[in-house]
Amino acid sequence: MRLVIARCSVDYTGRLNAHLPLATRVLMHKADGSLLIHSDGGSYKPLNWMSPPCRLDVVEVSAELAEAGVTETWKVSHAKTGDALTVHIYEIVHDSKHELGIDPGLIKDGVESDLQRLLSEQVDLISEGAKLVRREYPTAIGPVDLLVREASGMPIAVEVKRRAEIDGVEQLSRYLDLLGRDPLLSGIRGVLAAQEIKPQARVLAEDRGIRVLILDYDEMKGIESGAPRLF
Amino acid sequence: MRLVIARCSVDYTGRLNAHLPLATRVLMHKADGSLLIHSDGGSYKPLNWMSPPCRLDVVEVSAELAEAGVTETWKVSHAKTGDALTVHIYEIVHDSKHELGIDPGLIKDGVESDLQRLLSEQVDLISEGAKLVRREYPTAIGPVDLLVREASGMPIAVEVKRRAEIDGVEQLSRYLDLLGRDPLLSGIRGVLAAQEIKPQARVLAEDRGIRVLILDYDEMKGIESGAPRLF
DNA sequence: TGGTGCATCTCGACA
DNA sequence: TGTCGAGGTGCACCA
Repeated sequence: MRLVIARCSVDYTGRLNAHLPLATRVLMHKADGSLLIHSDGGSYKPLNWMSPPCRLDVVEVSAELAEAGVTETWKVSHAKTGDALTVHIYEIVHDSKHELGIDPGLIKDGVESDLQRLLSEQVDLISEGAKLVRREYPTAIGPVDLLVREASGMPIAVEVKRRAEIDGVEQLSRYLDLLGRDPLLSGIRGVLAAQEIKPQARVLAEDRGIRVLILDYDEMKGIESGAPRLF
Repeated sequence: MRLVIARCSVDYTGRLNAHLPLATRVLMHKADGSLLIHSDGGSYKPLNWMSPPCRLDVVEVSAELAEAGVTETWKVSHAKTGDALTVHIYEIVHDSKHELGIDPGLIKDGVESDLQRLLSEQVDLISEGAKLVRREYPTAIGPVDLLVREASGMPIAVEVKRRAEIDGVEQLSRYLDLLGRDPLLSGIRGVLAAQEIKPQARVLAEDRGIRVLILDYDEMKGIESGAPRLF
């Protein structure tokens, strides 16, 4: 990992052509050859970048550019696609190298698929005595997260979200509309299950007769592990 | 812009929960308060991050964590959504601050819309004596980039791409299929216009009777400016 | 290895 | 301001 702060201009050519005028930026050159060019704002997307596999070469500065003040020119190229990034450096403000090693990587937890799996194993949370028909129940507009039947036999479509917002309600409404036309599922009702629900989404759901179920992920995980959580 | 290289562990809670085990990483703290956590590989997406608007607070290290070797704890929180990033720092390897100023930003050039506009002004490139019917000609599955009529009156649908690939051919095929049913456009033919075309796309296009037109963006821009390019 | 769909998507255009 | 669609999307999952 090499970190450089430099006054530079950048040109990209590939799927499109793009240019960054002269300014001071961060150049992050990673061990895999990739290069990220960041400014002091914006979100995580760099102003410009080259993804691996690629290679960085320091090329000779043309007389004309040297005249204009360029001290170094980097060329980062992607062998396969032919995409190329050219960085003209006018001044290096900072330059450091660091050994980072291989990262153990991100552990994601509590994503929708986890919640869905846990809830499919604990359908009693939806309705006492309910039975799972299936996960990812297919419809013409995509699969419904869970289809279950209450003890009474009434079908329920369940939409699972980490955080339920308006679009989750809309999504479930479309499923219910479609599934309700199936004679085997007539009278189907909806449950929106989520760890959190935005107030607007709750209002809309209730207005449409959709029940809201708040899930306690930690508790559900505790049940999964076969014992109540002790801490 | 503050750049820190540190051995750290990170926890994110928000739309989901995520954890990064102890390892050496780059912490990029931008002037707008945002924080990016990068490893020495992968593409431009950080392992973890917090987007602005947010604030970074250095909070007290609990006795337990201090015991475990934590020297500093950062809490980056998004006021509105409640998302939070907690960084436990065990060792700082590098720490530097830099004034970058406001970036002039990226200038994109040669994107599809530019090509489309230029070609709509130079329809002779498609067929000598052709006339533009309209740009973004609407159909049920979306607008066709250009609809023109040859000198003979025969209609032509044009799909413009910076770099034409298989899906561009498929897209144009669907338009042709649909437009051909309109009696006013019967016999319509297709032209795929692009700066570059992948060999597979060329083969598929020609197999379907779609003509391929290679565009010289610089030349087209030269014509636009009213004079041939001198350099 | 290519195809598909999701994302803590990001980002710009437009109503 | 919210919504919609594209992206040099990245990324995981799956055939």
